[in-house]
Amino acid sequence: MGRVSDAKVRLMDAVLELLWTNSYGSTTIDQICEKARVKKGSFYYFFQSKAQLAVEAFETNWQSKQAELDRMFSPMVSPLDRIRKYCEFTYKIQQEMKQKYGRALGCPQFCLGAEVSTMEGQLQKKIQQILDCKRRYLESAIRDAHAAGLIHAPDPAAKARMILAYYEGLLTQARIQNDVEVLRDSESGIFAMLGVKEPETTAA
Amino acid sequence: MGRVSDAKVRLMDAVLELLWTNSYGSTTIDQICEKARVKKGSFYYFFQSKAQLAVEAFETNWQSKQAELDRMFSPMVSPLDRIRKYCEFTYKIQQEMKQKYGRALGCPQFCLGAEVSTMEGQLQKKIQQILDCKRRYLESAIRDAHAAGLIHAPDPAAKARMILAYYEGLLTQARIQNDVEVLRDSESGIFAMLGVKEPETTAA
DNA sequence: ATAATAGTTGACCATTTAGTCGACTATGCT
DNA sequence: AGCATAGTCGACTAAATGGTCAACTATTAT
Repeated sequence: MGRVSDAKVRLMDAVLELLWTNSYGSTTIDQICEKARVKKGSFYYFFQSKAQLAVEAFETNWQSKQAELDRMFSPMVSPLDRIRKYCEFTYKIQQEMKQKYGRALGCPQFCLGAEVSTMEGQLQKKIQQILDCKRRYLESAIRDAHAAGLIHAPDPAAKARMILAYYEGLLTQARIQNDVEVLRDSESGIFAMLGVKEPETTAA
Repeated sequence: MGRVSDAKVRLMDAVLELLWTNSYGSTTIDQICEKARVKKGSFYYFFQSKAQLAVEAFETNWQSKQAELDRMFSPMVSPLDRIRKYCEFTYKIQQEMKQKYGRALGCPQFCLGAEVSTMEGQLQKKIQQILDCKRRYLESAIRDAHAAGLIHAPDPAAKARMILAYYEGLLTQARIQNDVEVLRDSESGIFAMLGVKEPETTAA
């Protein structure tokens, strides 16, 4: 019973957008409220702080993202195709964001993680957790690729860490240079790191 | 004539430390002044804003850093040894910072670059510039290694970009996970990316 | 219908923050 | 010595920011 509202999800949407297009430190509660068209009183009705809102927003966002990733990294898909699809997917998103905001934005978790990592709190934990999930998707694909004899990767966990470092680094470069095209070579870069034999001319 | 002072360098030292151990957004002018033991009036005597201080601080810091890098990347040193030395050097610094601050801090330029990149200003430009310099050190070493037949890298610029993405990604992972040991494999990772033949058991 | 409840609002307060200014002080130069 | 000048200081303002609250409103279950 009582009143119903979508103010909570509006706040979560707003904070995600602001954090991605700007930064944690430069995003104020007033800004979030304005973008969400919610008064500050309502903000504090739902959340205790900016940090807590960010945690819940990233958690909820990750839930839906995870569903997409589960599809993309399905064991029904050839291991290397999973990675290929993921690269294409990310590239497309970055292009869309560039289109929408005029800026390459990189990875929200990685950028935010770097920014808030020395603050020590729930937010940092949540971000570490999400990044670790991402690594596990990669790791599983690499393990399967190894098992299928497509690549030689006796330590899939290490390879996954290495590739994630490269990939997140590349995304961050794209953000810093405001240039999505940096990501053009991500697939071939990853495949080179995996030791995939042919560069595959993708069906001339 | 007139009074002399090292307040300006104290301010630059202070801001570098604060930006590295915290973030741009969470660092206030009051904080900088307190750490530098300088009153705000004096701050504005030397600098117009936090951003301008940061630009000058990074510029000055880069000058001295460049001298070190010139030695490390001297053409007198074997190309692959340059990279090896650089990895060791970075690892050592990260360890010292962890010792000193209790935190792995990663690369100040890369972290700050990711944070301020959407603000569009002098600071972002300066950081892009410094990161580009770093890439050129790598590129030159890779080109020399290729010429010496140590590796196969017909496009040293592309390889350098790729390796820098990986290396900065790794440093940022170290910061996010607060774990310097992430960098343990940086050398072997880079050498693998360069296609160096033997992993070299470094003198059993 | 109405009572209980979930959500909204705007006015308000305290603190932090950026930024200014004029008076002051120490130092090098002649 | 004493003047010009580089640098210091503290007190100040205005604005931004985080956070609170009591009164209000819409919905829903009975």
